[in-house]
Amino acid sequence: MKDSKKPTQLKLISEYNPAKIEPKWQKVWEKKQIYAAKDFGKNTSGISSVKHKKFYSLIEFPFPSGEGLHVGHIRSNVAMDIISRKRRMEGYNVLYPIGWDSFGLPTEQYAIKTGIHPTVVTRQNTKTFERQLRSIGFSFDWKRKVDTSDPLFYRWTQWMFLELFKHGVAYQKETEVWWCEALGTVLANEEVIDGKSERGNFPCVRRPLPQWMVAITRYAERLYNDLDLVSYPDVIKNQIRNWIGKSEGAEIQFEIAGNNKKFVKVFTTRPDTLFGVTYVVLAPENPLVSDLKDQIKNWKEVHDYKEKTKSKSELERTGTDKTKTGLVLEGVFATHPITKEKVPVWIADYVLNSYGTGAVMAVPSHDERDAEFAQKFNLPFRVVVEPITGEEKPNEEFRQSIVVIVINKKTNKVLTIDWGSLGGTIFIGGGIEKGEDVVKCAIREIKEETGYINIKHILTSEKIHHHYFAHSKKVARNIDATGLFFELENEEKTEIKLEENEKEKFTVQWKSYDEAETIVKDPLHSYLFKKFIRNKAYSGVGILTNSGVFSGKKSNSVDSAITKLAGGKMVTTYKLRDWVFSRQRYWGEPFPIVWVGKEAFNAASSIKKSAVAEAMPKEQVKRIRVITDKKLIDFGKTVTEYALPIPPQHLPLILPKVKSFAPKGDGQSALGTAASWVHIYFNIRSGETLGEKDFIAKQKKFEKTAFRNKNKKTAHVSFNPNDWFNAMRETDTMPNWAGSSWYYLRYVDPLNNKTFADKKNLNYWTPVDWYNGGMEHNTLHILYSRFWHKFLYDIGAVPTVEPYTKRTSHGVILAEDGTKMSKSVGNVINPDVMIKNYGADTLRMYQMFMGPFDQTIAWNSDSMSGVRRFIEKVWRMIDRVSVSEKDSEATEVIINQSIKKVSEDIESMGFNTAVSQLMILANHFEKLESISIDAYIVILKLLSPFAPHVTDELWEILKTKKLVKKSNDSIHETMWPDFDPKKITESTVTIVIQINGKHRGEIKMERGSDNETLIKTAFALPTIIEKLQGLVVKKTIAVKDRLVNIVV
RNA sequence: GCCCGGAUGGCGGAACCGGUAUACGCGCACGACUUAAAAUCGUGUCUCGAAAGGGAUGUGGGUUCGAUUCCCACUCCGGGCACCA
Repeated sequence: MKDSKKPTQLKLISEYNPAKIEPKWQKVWEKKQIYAAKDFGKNTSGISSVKHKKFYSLIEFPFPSGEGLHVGHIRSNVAMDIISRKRRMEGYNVLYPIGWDSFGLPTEQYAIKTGIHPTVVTRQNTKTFERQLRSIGFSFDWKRKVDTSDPLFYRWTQWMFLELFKHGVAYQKETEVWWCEALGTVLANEEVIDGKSERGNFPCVRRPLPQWMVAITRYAERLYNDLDLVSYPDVIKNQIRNWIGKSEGAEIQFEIAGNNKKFVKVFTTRPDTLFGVTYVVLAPENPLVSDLKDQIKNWKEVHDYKEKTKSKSELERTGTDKTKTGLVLEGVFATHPITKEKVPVWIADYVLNSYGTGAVMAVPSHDERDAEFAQKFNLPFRVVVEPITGEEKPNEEFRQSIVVIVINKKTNKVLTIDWGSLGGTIFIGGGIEKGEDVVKCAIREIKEETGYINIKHILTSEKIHHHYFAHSKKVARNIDATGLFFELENEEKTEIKLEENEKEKFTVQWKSYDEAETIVKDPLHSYLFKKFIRNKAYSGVGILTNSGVFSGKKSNSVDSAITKLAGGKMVTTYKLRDWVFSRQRYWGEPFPIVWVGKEAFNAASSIKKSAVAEAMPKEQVKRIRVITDKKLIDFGKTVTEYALPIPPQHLPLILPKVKSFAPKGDGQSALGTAASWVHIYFNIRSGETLGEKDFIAKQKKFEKTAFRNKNKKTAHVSFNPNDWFNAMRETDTMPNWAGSSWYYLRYVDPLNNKTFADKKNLNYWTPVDWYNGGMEHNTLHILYSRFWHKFLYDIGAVPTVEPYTKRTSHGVILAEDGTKMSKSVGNVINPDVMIKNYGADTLRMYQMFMGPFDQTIAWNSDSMSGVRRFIEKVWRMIDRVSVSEKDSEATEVIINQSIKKVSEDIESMGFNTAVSQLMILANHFEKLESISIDAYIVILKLLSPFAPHVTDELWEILKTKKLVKKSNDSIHETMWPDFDPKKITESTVTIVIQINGKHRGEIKMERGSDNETLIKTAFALPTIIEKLQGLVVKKTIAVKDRLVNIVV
């Protein structure tokens, strides 16, 4: 480097130069294959039958974008690399693989723009990615690299789809799907946010299209319940549960009056409120609405509303306006299944057709939404649940009482009484006297407590069962309270006559509604305020009333009984919808499916045993398609087509070459433009496909041969014209989620060409022990993948119920300005630059040190220098390593503490504190004149997962200096250090002396000294004696090995 | 609206099960080395105060000998879901 005139020092090592040592070690590791995972399941020849303990650590495989890696992408990789390296040092056989999730829109859009084939783009991008990832020194087993767009990989994705198809899990459905004009494709619900595409933020509309669907909802229950089997953080489990949206309730039918064949089937989570139903509401799309067309007197309006809903659904998510709209179906009534009362039937777009049964029973008194709707349309309320407020206490005294809310309409204020310490601010309340009715009682109480006499009674509430403690009387009470709502007519008052002891205990105040709402804390009073003033429905539990035989029962105890009486059944419903599995894109896995006419389908179905028959589902899969090819005479007509499988022996079905990768524009992908690929001949027995030319050639050849062989007995025909039919290939491709749903299975046996992975390998390696990835993938990707895995489990293809034993997530790294890194803003931190300036080891460590792993955090290049300094400190330290040095107690303690802390922190992903502990250890060593070889080895080993290059270099130096014996091993092949639990604490401890909890002195004591000794020593301390002068010691608390607190 | 999570120096953050708040790093200041600078090393660095001592972990209350930690209410920030019956 620089010329130095300094006298030559006796330097044992040169300057730290990561640019030199990092590539060197990367090459050594690759050559020696020290990170190669060993398939003991399959290849037992190597190390006999030793059942090696395995560890499968997984990161989400990257999408190789054209922009290359940015530092945020590798946070997860570094973390799992550290864990993987530690596991290896603990003796595990570790599988830490990498691959490319290479199908997807950005590559395709780049291809559309440039005309370069996505395969070529992908090859270029993966090359960059691989170079970048290698330069960071990850301990990936590169030999197991997978690539979802490689036919050798997607062959198995197609195979799995065939299984989904065969088992009836994949089906066709004409669905209103999100159509994105700008992208020319259908998007999954999850890919559309507020009516805009997740990728690109383009507007999307609803449009009906026949689609491949995957019945993930069949697995909803298991996806929900099996979360108990895995170790994901509660945050993630919560999110997943939330997404699946399980709710238990009842399905109850309301017969259409005068039409005993038609029913409104509703789903409710509150069957206990059945007697409170005053109307029912259907989703506008509910088929029953059209069914009842003849009966509906205002059909035109109803039809208009239906249409409006359809167009509204395009905007509904963007609109913040959620005021309820709806329309009564005139002439239609539904019969209450128990009371036989006839209730009106409405349609409203707040009822979703896709959830539950697409219809609700409305209980305005006990449901917020129903209340809002009923208020707007003036529909009746019927109270069937009497609320319970407060908490039940033992030995309650029963009373009947009232609560009165009086408002002044002129001032918009409400009358309150402040009882001060006796019970805070409440409304007017009191006990009912013998023979008194509630209204009279209320009038009396108002007069007694406030003097007002001209008041008008407006409303009376249901009974409320309230539990409270009467502080004035020192008794627990259980009261049946009735709420009364009054308006003040004028301010005229009489004199308040109070008993002596009641005077000046309270003050009467008029408060604004908002003020009253916050200061009235009593649950009974607050409930009545919400009811009378805010018109809130009571949706809690309580005592049933007006509910026939169920009256008087606790509302949450009768769900099944009431459902049974109504002839309904208890059901579980989920928010989760089936997975839209079609994409109208080029750059995805082609479906191994052809579409044929009825004749071909029937012919195929009639064959019992054949390749095609074996891959066929029990239920036929068909679609109705509009002919969109203008060249065809039947343009615009609809045809019914049937799906036939291309059996597994013909896989992979390779993506054909096309001229342009842009979607065809009519809803078909670019594949639709490859006419000779799309329109083919299909053998309904073998599943062979032939293009027109080939087919004709084959036909001719057959005719010739048949003619020649006409007179021979051996006329064996390999070509049966009856088996060949015109067919059209599926032009949709699979979504990006398909490959990523199962890629982790391929890593265990990536080169297998007989099956997606050998059973033995699966048995040995799966499930994944630890999977770390982005928060954004915790719902969708994890859900899809778990579903896919469970399906494979059901067909006996994988040995475990769940794919991932443990899942964790890292926080996003933001740019230095605290915003998201983006190429367009130009705030992207490129790892290549960081490696050049600081070295990969520093980059890795800084990523771990910068803050809590699971937290979003902004990049700060300045802070990186601290990490670099630390590495250099450890580097230079080797000069002071000595074989003769013996560790002091303090050094021993800090070493053992560090082993413990670093080991535990890696496990809990507390990487920032692990690094900080390494720094503490290095700072300690820095103060020593010489460092024992054992101590130095410990810091190198602890550091090695974080900074693998520099530690291997230093390890090699130790070897050349003959300070360590084994000469062939990399430090990464050595054993992880253990700590001695006896040596993690020093023999003396500092005891803090406090007076009234304030730090007033310290004493050094033998560890484990008993409390008595501690106190004695503390009181003997001169400063303490001085401070305690003239004070009386009330109490002394001693905590072993920690403190003495003297209370005065 | 509902469900999670969070708030600590100038900055990123640490603190076990309630027991010395501010570890570690950045930055800053001063010093050593140097003709000088960089690098490196050392010292200091919550705040008021000369000191004794007081005050600080978003705000207000509570429990406790003792609270960043537990409880209640509130404010703000982040994430997820969102007319889910």
